[in-house]
Amino acid sequence: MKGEKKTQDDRVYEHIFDAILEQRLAPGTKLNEESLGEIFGVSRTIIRRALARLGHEQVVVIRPNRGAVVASPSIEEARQIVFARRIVEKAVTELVCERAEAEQVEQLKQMVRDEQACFDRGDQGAGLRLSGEFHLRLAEMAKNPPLLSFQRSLVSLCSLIIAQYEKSEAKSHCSYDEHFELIDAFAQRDKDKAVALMMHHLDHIEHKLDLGDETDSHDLKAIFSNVIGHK
Amino acid sequence: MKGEKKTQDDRVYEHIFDAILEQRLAPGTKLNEESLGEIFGVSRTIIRRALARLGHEQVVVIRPNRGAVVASPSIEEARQIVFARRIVEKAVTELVCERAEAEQVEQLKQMVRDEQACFDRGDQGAGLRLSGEFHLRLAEMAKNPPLLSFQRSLVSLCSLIIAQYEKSEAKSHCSYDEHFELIDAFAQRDKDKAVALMMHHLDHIEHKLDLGDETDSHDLKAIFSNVIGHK
DNA sequence: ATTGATTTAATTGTATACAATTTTATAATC
DNA sequence: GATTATAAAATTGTATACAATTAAATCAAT
Repeated sequence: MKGEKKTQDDRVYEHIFDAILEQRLAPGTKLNEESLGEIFGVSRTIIRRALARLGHEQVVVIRPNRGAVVASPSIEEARQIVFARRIVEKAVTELVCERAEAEQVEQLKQMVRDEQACFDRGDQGAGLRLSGEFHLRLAEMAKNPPLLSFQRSLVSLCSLIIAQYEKSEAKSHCSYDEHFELIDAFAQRDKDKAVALMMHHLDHIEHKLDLGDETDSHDLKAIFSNVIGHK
Repeated sequence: MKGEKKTQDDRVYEHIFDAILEQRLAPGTKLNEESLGEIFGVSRTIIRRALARLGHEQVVVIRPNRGAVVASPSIEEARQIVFARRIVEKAVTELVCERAEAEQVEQLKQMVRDEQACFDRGDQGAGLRLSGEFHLRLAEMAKNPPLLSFQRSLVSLCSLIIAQYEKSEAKSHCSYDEHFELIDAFAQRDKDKAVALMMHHLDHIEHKLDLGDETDSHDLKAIFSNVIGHK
């Protein structure tokens, strides 16, 4: 849309960001600077900038002297991220109700139709990405750049959380029907209804997750708490 | 507190961040990479990383091929920033009410006493910084890293907004008394009272600003709207 | 076979060199 | 004198070289 020329590190950033939204990049994956440089045909300088940006969005964890890895939020962190997202989505939903124009509503509908088409044809990756982009588009429509920037971080982090904690039996379920309901509420400018729908939407996402117990997958004591004595 | 060793770009970042909180760096100031490199005794590589981080927090605007400048939010942007901050501060306030321990409350009181001492001795810069750090400390106490990261961005942006739009007659007024009241509400774990106080606190900050009209200082037509004919 | 120490390789951190671009200064034209 | 064109200087963008650090591989000892 905008006539801004993308810099090279933007390009790299977007590719990695998309790969995370599409769950092609699993949590914990090591992001080697030289390998990425070869893949994208640029020097480490550019890769480093892109990784630093992802690092600031907390989607990538930068460990000094030990390189970057795709974040793998703990259960505690996952709860904090979802909590933050509730706050942002509530504000965004209210703003969208106030501001949404007919043309934009139609554009949203088209996005969700595309999302539906992806899932129908079995392209889950693209479907997941469009689902995330739907929420980012809402934040754009809220016309609040700081909120949008924060939402970018939260949406990609949620994608990682889903990749890590989605219950196997919930994997087929998709969310585009709830997106359509939301759009109707926007069109009616029904703020209360839209916020309620959005909260339910996040509830559904959260309930598909296995955030039940506190077991940290690196806490050996907790993992082997079933081993009672020394026999 | 934590035993993490700071990297060089962290050091540069913090110095610039503090200078903005203390209003020693005015909105619009050009941030020349080589000059900063000489000042901090590091190469442009390090400076660039620090500027990129500030850029992601939107405190600094990075214009491709044209370098970095300290952000100078328009009135419209200022409104969006304050709006976002209300949302975050509300959530933070509620979390602090739930979580605040006696020891932390005492620590907060000490911070505000320090803030008061700065203003009393006429060190407005340090006072402003401590005022901002008070709000950052609250976000830390909320134990939600994504919210804290967002708050960092919003607090520094608000500092720039105040630097740009504070009414000259309001400059003497300080906010530490309201900080003390907030702390009392935290100690009583009175969520409703604390949120109300925080919103009033932000109201006061906002009312000290000259965000009255929409005049964009770069919109020449608006600026010279008083010139009627061609005479 | 496991553990521990030592060496080697791989990876990240930083400075610097050079290319691309923008800004400033100078000259030319009307 | 103001405006445009050209040249010089300054600044940013990117790649690369080398240093510092971490990860791995090898070997020795138990």
